[in-house]
Amino acid sequence: MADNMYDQLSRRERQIMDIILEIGEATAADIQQRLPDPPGNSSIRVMLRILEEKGHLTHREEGGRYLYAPTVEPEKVRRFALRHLIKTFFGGSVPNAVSALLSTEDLSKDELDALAQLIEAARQENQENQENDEA
Amino acid sequence: MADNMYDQLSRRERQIMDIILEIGEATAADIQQRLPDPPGNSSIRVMLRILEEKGHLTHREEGGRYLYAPTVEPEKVRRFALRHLIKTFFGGSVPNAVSALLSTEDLSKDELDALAQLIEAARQENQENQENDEA
DNA sequence: AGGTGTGTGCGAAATTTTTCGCATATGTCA
DNA sequence: TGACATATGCGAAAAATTTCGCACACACCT
Repeated sequence: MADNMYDQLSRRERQIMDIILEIGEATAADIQQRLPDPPGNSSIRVMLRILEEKGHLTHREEGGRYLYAPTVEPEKVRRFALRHLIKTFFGGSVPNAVSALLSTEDLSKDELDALAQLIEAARQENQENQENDEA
Repeated sequence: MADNMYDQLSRRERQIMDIILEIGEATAADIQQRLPDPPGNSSIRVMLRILEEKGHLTHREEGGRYLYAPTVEPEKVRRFALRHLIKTFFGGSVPNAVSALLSTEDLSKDELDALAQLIEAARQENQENQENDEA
């Protein structure tokens, strides 16, 4: 099990964090709109306050309403999420995961090109490290 | 929000499903061992029974103990999980996700080679589809 | 300024989740 | 077979999550 903060979140909290992570910043109303089986607006605000108390969100005020944003660096959350996913669903194998990715999502030519480049770059770097290790 | 079944699970349920998904089949004891802040064994069995009632798990008996396994095709769960992750954390961009993957995980040369091949294969296929579309 | 719509916070209630103890069954081994 | 360790299911309690209604503040528009 990862020590991912997501592990500590309740169902609703997680759903809400997902939404905020996805759109970056959100009001209670935004969230209500996107939540499955949305509860009353009041309930959502409570959740938001709780998440803020727990340290996962901050808010700023704008025109009298609260805009909530994640406090954790998205970077970090992403890494955790990726690692957890790969571990849990793909036996820890990155190639397996990528393989599933490729067969599930319909990628455009441009996207495929981008991927090819990424891999190429990683190979370069890999090689350099190799050499350093030997030295 | 995805209509991923994971959305419906409570915190503990999710943790337990994660473990079972990861190791394929598990007894209450197995799970207890891997759960963070593990509760009593009895509690876990209740959870397992609940998850079974909800249709997410099945069990078979072996030597008097229950081995639980997921009912959903791992295939399907994986796809959902991947899609959800990419949507939530990477703005829906596969290349972004792969990029994070490459910079996070330390991949071996073999793995990189495997990835390169995967991409190449996908490009081939992409091209063929392209031609079909034009025809 | 007055009225309206949309916020917010608080406190309490309803529901769900999570946990456990206990009685009982089953497999193991001397 | 008898003792023991380990399972299971049930029922109920404890803890948490989740929801809501209400009173009040603020921006906006006429």
